[in-house]
Amino acid sequence: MSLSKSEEQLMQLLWEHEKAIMNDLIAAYPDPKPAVTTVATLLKRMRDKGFVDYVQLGRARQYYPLVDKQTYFSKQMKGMIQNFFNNSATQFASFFAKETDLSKEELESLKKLIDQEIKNK
Amino acid sequence: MSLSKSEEQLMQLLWEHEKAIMNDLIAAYPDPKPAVTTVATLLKRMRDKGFVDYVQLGRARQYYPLVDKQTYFSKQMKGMIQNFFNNSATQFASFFAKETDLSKEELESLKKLIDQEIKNK
DNA sequence: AATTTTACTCTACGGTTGTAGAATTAAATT
DNA sequence: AATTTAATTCTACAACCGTAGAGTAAAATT
Repeated sequence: MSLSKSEEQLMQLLWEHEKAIMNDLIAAYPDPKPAVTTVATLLKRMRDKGFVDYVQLGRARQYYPLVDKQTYFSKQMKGMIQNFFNNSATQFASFFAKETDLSKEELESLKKLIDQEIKNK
Repeated sequence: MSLSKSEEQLMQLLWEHEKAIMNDLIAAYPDPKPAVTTVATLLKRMRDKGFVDYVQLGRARQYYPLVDKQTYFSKQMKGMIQNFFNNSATQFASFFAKETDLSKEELESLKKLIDQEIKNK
């Protein structure tokens, strides 16, 4: 089971904060902030789905993510690559390099990075 | 407005076929194939959302995509990059190079590709 | 101690999605 | 001409989603 759009947004806040109680989360939302109950509902649903948990801290709960951003994002990517590029990461990377409007400098640094990766293999 | 998961899947078939009547689409679905009415519903909804249209061809309709794969995919990517990488394509690319398990060969060809892009700037 | 604030649960409601049967119509086949 | 097949619309229903009010309880403030 996966996260809905607004659950994903909330997950982002949790990833940024590592641990957060309701108040932190509300504070972290950009305006217009959602109602507290809305966030509470989302957290409950996310807990049901196994994406977050909490520890009771006095009156409040300190929520924390159960999956990390890397892992979650990787799965998302794999899904997209599978759907759009016939499961070929190369095909995807090619598309990415062409379509995303990276500057020359960005491309250069990306190249360096890839070199690094090649060395690590 | 955007496409749901199963609408996206159907969109893929349309992109592959360029133009397709109901029968082509059903044939293109992997098993277990959905009911014809299910596909009809999806197509109707997708038409409402402005993603496909059709021309009447005798008894049948020939459906075709109104947005191309590149464009659609680009938007998806931009969304993800924005959400997950603070809107930095470089940050994303970096992550991608590290996390996606490309082989040495794939990385090499990706590097060539980037070189090509640099030359085009 | 009384009041206010904070966090949470329960409930809810309208919208979207996945899925498909029933009914209809038109074309193709027998 | 009668029957079968294909495509579509209409209707439907359960699950999921976005959103939040009402109610409750406990902690913080006055």
